[in-house]
Amino acid sequence: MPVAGAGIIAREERQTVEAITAALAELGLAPPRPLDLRPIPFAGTWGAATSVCRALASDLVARDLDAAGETDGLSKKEIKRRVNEAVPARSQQLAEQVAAGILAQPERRFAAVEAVNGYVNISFDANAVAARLIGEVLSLGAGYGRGEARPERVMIEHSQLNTHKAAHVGHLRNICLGVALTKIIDAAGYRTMPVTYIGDIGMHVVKCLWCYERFHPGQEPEDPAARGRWLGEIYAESDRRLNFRKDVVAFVQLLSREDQVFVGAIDRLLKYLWRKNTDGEDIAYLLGRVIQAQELKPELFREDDVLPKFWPLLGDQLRDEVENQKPYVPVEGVPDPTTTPEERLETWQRLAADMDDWWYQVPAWQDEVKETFQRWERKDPDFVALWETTRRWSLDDLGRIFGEFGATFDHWFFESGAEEPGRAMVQDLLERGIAEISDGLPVVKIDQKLGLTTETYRTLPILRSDGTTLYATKDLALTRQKFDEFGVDRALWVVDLRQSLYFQQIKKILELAGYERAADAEYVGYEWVALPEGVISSRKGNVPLFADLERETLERAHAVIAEKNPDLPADDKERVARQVGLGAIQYAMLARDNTKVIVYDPEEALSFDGHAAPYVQYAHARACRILERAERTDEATAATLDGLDFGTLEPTELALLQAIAALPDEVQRAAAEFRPLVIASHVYDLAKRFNDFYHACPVLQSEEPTRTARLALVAATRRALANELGLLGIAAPEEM
RNA sequence: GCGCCCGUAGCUCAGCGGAUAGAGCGCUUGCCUCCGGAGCAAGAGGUCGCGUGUUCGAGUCACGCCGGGCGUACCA
Repeated sequence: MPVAGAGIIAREERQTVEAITAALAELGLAPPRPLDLRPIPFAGTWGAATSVCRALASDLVARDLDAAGETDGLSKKEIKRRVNEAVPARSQQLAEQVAAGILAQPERRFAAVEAVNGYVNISFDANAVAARLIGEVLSLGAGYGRGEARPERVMIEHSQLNTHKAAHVGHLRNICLGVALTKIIDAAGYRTMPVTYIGDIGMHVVKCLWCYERFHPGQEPEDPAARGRWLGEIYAESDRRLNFRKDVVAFVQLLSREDQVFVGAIDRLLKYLWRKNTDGEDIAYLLGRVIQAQELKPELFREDDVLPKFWPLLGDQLRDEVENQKPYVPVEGVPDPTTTPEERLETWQRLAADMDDWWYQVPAWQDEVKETFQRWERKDPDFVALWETTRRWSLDDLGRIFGEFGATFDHWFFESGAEEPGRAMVQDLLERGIAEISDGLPVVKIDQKLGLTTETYRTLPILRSDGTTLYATKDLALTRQKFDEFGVDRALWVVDLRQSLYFQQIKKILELAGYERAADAEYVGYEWVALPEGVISSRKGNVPLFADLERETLERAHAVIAEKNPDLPADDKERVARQVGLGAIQYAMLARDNTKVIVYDPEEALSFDGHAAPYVQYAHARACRILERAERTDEATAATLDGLDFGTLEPTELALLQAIAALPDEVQRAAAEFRPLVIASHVYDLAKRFNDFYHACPVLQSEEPTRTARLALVAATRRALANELGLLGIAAPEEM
């Protein structure tokens, strides 16, 4: 509960606090807590209200009852009931006394002082405050909303993307969040240091390069800009190949769970297989498991080709189910199926295409990947060279994506650079007895070291048993480096919420090792992005890639602009389409609280109506157009501010002014809570109020001096909208 | 088992212990000779998951349930 805000109305609020405090003192009272102030919640008012009389009234009532001896012998509950009965009237009475006291103060500084519902409502001189507010907005310009400079340096680690792998919508949330947080924390007055941490080594790289060497040796897209994305496709292919057996088994498992027709047809399948002379024991095992929806263990098959042989038969069955569909009947206690017969047939077909080839090769491929991993581990020169080349391809692509969202970094950390310091750190932890070897690998038993008896931080492995590094190995070293080498005061991790335990573990281990600065590392978690149909998973093959999303959104933005503003020159159309399209994506990622799962609905994201960035951008463009038509620059407007006269302010004007005035406080709150949502909500509210205003109040057609006053308000609004969109990393087009 | 997150309108979500809980989408009905209709106005739609506390006051804080999601020693 801020007593005085950070913006222009802070002065009004200070005066209000002083007046109330003085009036209370006259009555021999003091507020029990710091005086609470909030805007008067009625349309058509501009001022501050306090509920202090309600809090005081309950004390007074209780005291009076007690003094009058009326509480003797009553139960606690009954006393409370009596107090509650009397509080409303008493607080209103008190509020009236306070209001009268303020009005009696020699210097009458307020437009109105009223007692309503036990609140004291103090109205500002709206015309005067409006002129001061608009003056401040216009003179500060892009700096309106910024807080006072603070010496503290905050490092913000975000956008931890991988090379050799495509970015998807989940990464997008991280980028948008990181960019917005950096800008917001900067605007709050801190010195920011945005950094990223790129996963340029690890199993995904090995798999990608294995697949590249094995199936696409020497290949390379013509267009250099497409190489990074192409590499991502190679990785996806490696994943499909290496997981082929797992995918097949998972699919059969899924059928046994939710395809009742299939399970019911087992008998037929059994006869068929028997006629084909397939090994009886495997069949018995397979069918037995399927019919009871139990876990399949392919390694228990005596013959390796049971599933390939089984496959055509399975296809016949699935085709039959599609052709002769029966209406779905829910069964008590059986979960509804997550797939339709068509989808099941489609999956079967996709797997069938490679069954006879891939099924038999998977074990050999897996061995090859292990060999490839060894080449990385012993720094095989050819392999390292290939890694360096392809890494560059990916980094170029990442640079393009970062550029698109305005992500800039003061430093890039790489996993490849953190391995050695990490190993040294593990060695040190082992020598000091903080880490120990357990089951053949170095771990830190955190709870035990902290003397905790309830499991809290558990145990964290910090190096693999074969000596290769884990994420933890590297993060331990990296976190120290942030403070020791970069000298920051605080370090933020912007990372998926699912890793919250992990980051607590890292902090605790560093604290155990005596690095007190670990306490200044903070974790900003965010929930993941899901699709309307459910979880995003590479297994289900439903991962919406950033590249696809971007293309679809930009196409849609082009179409909308062509329809809404056909006269725009082609270059502007192109630019505005990018601003609107990317803005819509960014807003969708930011207008949800960090801890909430974003259900990403492509349909909704592509509609630019309603609660979305284009609505705000449109309000900005409208404001620009009004000012343009009035031929009024900000400088010209600033010259009109002396004696600015709105006459009697309309409710929509007051509402708009209040939203503009609130911006600096909103920035502080968003920064303190690490929540860009605060800004996203506020800027939408601001745009909405602007819409209300210009529909209710003519600007260009109104009479002087109202016309000049309203133009000044439009200028301030435009500035506030642009600044807030800027804090979110979203462009503010002047026309669209 | 233990821990973290979520539960507010049909759906997706806001809501800083305070006055009559708000948006968007969808639905119904109006509004372009009028600063750009990516807009505006009006209507319908709520046991704020349940319970017990704390408080003058609880959607908001605490505790306990219920429901869903995610973690929980060699993934990142």
